[in-house]
Amino acid sequence: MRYSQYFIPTVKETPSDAEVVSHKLMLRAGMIRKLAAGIYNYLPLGLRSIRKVEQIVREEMNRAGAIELLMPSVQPAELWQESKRWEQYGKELLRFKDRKDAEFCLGPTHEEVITDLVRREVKSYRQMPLNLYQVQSKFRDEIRPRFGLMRGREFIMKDAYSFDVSSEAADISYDKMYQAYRRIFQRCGLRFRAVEADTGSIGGSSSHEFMVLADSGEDAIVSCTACEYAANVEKAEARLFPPEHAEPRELEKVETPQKRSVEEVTAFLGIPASSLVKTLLCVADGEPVAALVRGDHDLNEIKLKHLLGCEELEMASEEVVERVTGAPVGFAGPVGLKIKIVADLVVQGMKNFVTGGNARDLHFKNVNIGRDFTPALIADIRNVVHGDPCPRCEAGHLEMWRGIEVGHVFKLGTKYSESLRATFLDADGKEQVIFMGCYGIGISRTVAACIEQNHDADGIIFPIPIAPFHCIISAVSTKDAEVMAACDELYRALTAVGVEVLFDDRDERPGSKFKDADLIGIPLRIVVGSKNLAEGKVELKYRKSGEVSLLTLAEAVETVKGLVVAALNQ
RNA sequence: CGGGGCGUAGCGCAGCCUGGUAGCGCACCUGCUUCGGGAGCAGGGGGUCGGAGGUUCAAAUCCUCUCGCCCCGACCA
Repeated sequence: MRYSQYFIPTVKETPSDAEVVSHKLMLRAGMIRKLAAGIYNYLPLGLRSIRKVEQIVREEMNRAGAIELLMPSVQPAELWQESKRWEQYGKELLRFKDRKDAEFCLGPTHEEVITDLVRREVKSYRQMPLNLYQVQSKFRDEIRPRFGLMRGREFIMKDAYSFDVSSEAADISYDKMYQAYRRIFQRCGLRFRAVEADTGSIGGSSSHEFMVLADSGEDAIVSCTACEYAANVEKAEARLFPPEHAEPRELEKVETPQKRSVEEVTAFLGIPASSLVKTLLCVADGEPVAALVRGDHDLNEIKLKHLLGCEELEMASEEVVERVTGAPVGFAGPVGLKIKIVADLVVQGMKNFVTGGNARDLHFKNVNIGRDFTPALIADIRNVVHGDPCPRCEAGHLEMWRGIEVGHVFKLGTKYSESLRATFLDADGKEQVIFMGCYGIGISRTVAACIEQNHDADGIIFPIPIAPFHCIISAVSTKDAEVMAACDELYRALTAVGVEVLFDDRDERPGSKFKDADLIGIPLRIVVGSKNLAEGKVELKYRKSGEVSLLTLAEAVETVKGLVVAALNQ
């Protein structure tokens, strides 16, 4: 492709409404343009990267036995009413009516449609296992779209759905997808982790998220230094700490004027945060609950929600706190509380700790479980922290990472097949409910995540497998006929061996070309200038390392070909 | 939805407080020079100042309403 004939509108200045690196760089590199909040045009360069990811996804899905189809983005309300999600999904589901006043929505996901299709067509155990997938635009009317393609309202997603005759068979389908996903992100050239995850509103029994590692990631994840354990912090299990051995001392009241936060109280009393127990008041389905965690730990609301089995869990308002504790916010404690108390596992092992005193400017010292209060439940309700012992092995501890969720696999069980009555006849002629799994990959988000992970001050640094072009040829002077002839030759030779080449034949100054090449992140660059060409040489520069080598034309072609082939076959 | 901010040329911004000829940089067009890390000089085109209403002799500027966008929060396969 000749740059002068192509469409890559790069910009020098960063548009003011971009916050994160991938958004800024995709705008600057001319990959995307915003059409409306959270809705983007994919320009040629951006589309090429998206197509690369799609292609890898298709190949691996097909290899794993999944079959591609395409479902509509507009879906009738009836299906969503049948699965009860018309009510549950909330405003994120964009709804509208057609001319006959019939209700529709833009599909944020396709469980309903696929289940409807399958329940009509799959009647026998002989038709399974079946795994159907599509690559489609999804629409979710996010409360606050942000970060460009990272969290748009419209985005491209690959979603797959597996149908099996039993839970065991569904596990096999799940495992195939899990392995396919590992290969997909490996082939994309991304550093990632597959982590155990909470299933959220999709439901189902278990799930893994695929996280691209990047400091700017919205999710916190942990992995073990010794074994394979890795999990989203939302889900990561904490192991029991060895209990403290200390004689309980006498309960003591202590004045703590104006000292509300953990920092203030511990500084005032001269104790570490780990000697204090925070009492967090929540409201679970309308009922107030006190959650106790060590002063330097954070409550994990998802764990608490699962433990209590409630639908809604929120932090209590000031009024509720005052009503329940009789004190302003900042002085809540378990001693004398009349509501349900849930203590974290770590708190169970603590002795002689500090808590709020349920009165203004008052705390207790030497509080002990059992003597001073009795929790209704003791369970793991905190977020794990860096350095925690691994819950699965003896040797390791947990490391923290930031990650961007690009893929998610779920075992759905029979949640949708039951509500939509997707059944089949087994070998004995008995009616059974189909076991399902669903598997998503945010295609457009993967490109953005890739950029979050791979960039520098000059721009994007694409890994070869998802770069819009593998190689860029920069002609230093377009007026020099020999230079242009050498470029043409390189272009032909590289294209002939399957390398995707962008030939920068623009009549621009070299500096501008180099800046653009760096910005759009083409991994390999061949610079053809008259000085080196007089020696029969061209320059090959690696975008990632900045390394430069002088090569003959033939050597350059061989080297680039070798690098590209190696990267695509990894 | 709560809090904050911004809408002025394609992009980035100044002008607004204190009303009186709409500006700067980049980009774009023409010419000359230049040509290995976003060139220089000269000339040029382009703006209903987000929209509506009001105050005023006069509104980008003051007031009211409205729309859009961004940030923080709650929310989130």
